[in-house]
Amino acid sequence: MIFSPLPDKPDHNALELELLETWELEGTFETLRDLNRGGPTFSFIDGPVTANKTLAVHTAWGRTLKDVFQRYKASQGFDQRYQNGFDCQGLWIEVGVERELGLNSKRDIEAYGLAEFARRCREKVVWSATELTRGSKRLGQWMDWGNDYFTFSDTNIEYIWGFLKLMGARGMLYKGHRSTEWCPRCGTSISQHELTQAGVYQERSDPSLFVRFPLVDAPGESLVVWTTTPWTLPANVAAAVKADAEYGRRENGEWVAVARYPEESFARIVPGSELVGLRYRGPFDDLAPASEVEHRVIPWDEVSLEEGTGIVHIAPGAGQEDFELGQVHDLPVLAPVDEAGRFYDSYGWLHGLSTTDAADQIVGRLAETGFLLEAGTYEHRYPHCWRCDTPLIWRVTDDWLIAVDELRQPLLDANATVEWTPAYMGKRMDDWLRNMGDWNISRRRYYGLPLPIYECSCGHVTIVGSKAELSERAVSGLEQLEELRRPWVDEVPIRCEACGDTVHRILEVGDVWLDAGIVPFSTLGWQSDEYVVEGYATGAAKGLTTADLPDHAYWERWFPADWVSEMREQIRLWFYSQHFMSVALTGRAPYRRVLGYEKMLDEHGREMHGSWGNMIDAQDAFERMGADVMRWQYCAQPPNQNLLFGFGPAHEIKRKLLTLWNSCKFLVDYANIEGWEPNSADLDDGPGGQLESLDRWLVERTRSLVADATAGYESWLSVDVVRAYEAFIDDVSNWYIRRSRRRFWDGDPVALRTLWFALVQGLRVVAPLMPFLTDHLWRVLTEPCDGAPDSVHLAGWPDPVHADASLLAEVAELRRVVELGRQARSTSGIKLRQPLRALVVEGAQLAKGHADEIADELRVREVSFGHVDASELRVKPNLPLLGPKLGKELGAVRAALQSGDFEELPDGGIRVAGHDLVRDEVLVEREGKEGWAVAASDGLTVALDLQLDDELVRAGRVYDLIHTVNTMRKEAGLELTDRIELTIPDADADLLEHEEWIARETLAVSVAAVGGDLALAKR
RNA sequence: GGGCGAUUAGCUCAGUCGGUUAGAGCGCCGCUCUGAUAAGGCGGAGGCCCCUGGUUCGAGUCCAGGAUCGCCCA
Repeated sequence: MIFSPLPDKPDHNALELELLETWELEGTFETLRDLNRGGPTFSFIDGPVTANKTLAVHTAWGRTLKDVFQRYKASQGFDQRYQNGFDCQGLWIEVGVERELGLNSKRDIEAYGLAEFARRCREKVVWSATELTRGSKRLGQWMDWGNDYFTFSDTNIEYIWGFLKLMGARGMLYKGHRSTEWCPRCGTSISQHELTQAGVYQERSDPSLFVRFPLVDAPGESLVVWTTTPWTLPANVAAAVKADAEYGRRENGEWVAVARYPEESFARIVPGSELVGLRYRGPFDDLAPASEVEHRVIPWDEVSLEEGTGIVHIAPGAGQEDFELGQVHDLPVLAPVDEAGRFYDSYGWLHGLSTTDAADQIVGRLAETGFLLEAGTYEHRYPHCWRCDTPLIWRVTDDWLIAVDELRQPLLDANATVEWTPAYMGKRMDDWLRNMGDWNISRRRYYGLPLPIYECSCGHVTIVGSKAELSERAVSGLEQLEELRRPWVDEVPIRCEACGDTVHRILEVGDVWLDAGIVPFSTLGWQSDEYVVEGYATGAAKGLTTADLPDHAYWERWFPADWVSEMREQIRLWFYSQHFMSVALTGRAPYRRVLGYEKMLDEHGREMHGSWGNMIDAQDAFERMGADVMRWQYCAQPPNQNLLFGFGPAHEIKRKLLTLWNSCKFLVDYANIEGWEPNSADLDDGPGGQLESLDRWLVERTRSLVADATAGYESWLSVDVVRAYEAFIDDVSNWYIRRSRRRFWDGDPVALRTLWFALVQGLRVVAPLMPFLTDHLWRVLTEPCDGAPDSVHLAGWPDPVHADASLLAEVAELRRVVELGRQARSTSGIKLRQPLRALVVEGAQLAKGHADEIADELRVREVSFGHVDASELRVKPNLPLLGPKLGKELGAVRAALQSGDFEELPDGGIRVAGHDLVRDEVLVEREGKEGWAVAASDGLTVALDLQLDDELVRAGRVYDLIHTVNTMRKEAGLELTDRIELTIPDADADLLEHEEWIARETLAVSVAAVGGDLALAKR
């Protein structure tokens, strides 16, 4: 045995697990990195994955793409960083832990104890990091595991502190008093970024109320407003109208916009501007806060005439636009609810009620007091907390923000330098950059980046830029500072640099996207004076990683990233935050190229949901489809469309991969029979020996695969590589092998050598996509070679050799002839085992050298190229030539050709509608010949002579006999190499004329017609 | 309301520089091969290439307008 035999089909899960051990044992990845060290750099930065879960099939998609392109670049000798990152702070983690601990409010967490809570959160991160690492390794992702960056390290936090200090120094960091989306359960504001995440906007049914506001100076008249948030009514201070819209008073005194009720008649109609300034009674003036407010009508251009009444209830303390409008008109702000979304004590009977609980009571009360006109329900899309799904409310609070206007143009300019795939994602980024408001960076939570802001009662704000600076300014508490984290960091007050008083840190923590955005600086050692081994493993990250803090020279070498890749959602999240921070710090984009990709759905196109039972568990997928098949599915997906992932598509892929497997098995089986040995030098030089034209074709076909695949990788489109490879394997199997079977049966070393070259070269090309199967097959196919690399992943990228296009074109035409020939045969009703006398081909110049192959494929004795002399002639114009030449006259020529109104010239040209067209300018097809089967397409015609004679009929019977015997061999369970003694019926004695042929095809040592039935005996 | 995509066979999708009879895979029906065999090959049914205009000798492809769906923003 030269090669280890392959089983009938691959067991993906088993061979993958085995290879993982082999790679570990042989140190394959380390060897690869050593090989590339010092080579040209390809800088990749991994976007941190939130460490609160196990590996999901969604995450595996992104990880696959990252791995694919890193492996591709590695095969070309690029030196790379393989640092994986974990996102370790923020609401995702905090809220998960809060639930697991059975806590359900901020008060609960404080009662539980912040220090203990922080430790539980860290435990969660450690657990998840372990799980994600395990899953990613199983997926085949090659990263520098154990050397990961964790965003909760003190080092990462310090880099953000430095950034914030700089923002402060540039006057871009400020405390804003504004209305923001607020999650009453989490007790914190939610930023504009967070609102863009999937699932935030959900369909929801809310009360729909029409409420009357009685006018003070016009007894019996009232304004009618519409709202879907009853809880905001106690905070009402104004009603807005559109100044240039018409408003009408109904007979009963109710004012509404005329455009909203076109079919009604009104007692009086006035422009909105006439209503402005009118005073009205609010619906809850009996409650203390509202009683002191003078409610007035104000103008507002944005009043909608699409819904409601055209008069808008304004509560600056409970709505964003309301607040801004309030600033313009100097309206009082009534803030009705506290952090937890419960009414303050000053709201009397409402006090302590949540906004949802209050709704019913408010409706009831309005009905009693006569303010309510109509109550119903309303379906709309409403924002929810991205982490806990609670409907958001608006509160007016103090938040810390980074101003964006000054950077807006530089951000756009920097984005223009980035190459986005797909390109429209870059436009999305531009769109976002143009519209983005100031960045709200503060969250009133616990487990997150501590904002280094110290706001003194004297009014001075200090922003601490590093741990060292904190130590320097600290008044006390340094001894208990375990990590730069709540609660410990809160116990380190500093001295105010302005007044000398002791000042505490504000209690807010930072937006989690600060953590991720700083990564291109914190992990690469920006402005770091020295290279500190394991210098990144600080604070909470201590003991979890061996990551270094490099020096500034290192940063210069690796920044900006050549390439990053994440899902589309990250445009407004990680891509944005790192872009912002990078432009702020360096004026440059942090990456040169981005590959984004869309969403994953189930195989029927539905969202995957645990509760719908269509979620696919990654471990289950590894076992049932295998990592390679998952990866193939990911890579076959154009990134601009949603991926429909599932076991159905996986089954299809397995079948395609089976063709590859079978082709390799075919080679192995026949090479072993023959004792043929491969030579790894063929990979560089191409197969040597006396190549037949089919062999030369396969060599060129392989070269064109390498070219196509390279182009696919270079444009970041793994789907192009997948398509190129699938077509290649189909060609190898269904053309080369099928056409060459006999040569393999005969043990032709040239055929073996050529097929080996094609298969092994092909493995190198898709090894980045499918690292397990390719390496398994590589090892089987190169095991007998001296000097071949142990692993396909150490074999590098094939040298590009320009493929001979003319040979490829010849074979393409040959295959068209064969296809038409098969069509002709199939319409003739004569089965393929019956040989025919002749085939005439017209219109296929390129295939001329391949007459033998055509004859063999179609089982005809003679193939000739020339005129098909048929009863019907169809001539079509060669449009690319005649269009420009004839212009408008083409129409007449076409019509004449169509109706048969033309004349064939002796030289093959056509005279039609006053034009003499030469041969190349027309496509000639013929059909309908007596005794022949004719097929035509695209100017190519084949004609099959259907006449049989004795000799042909006898040959057909031999084919039948051989077929029958081989079926019997199989049924008898004989091996490919077993010899037989064959007995044929007397009636077939005349076939003994072909005894040698029959014997050869059935591996018979003797053929006899001695009476009786067809029989065979094993020798 | 604004922006970005999409719309091609029952389903999932290709479709190059504008070119002749618009393709593939899956599914369905029939045939075939039988040394890859729970595979392979051939054929068939199945199409208002979303609609309406325009440019052009010629439009699934380019342009304009519209419809529907998706995503994002307001």
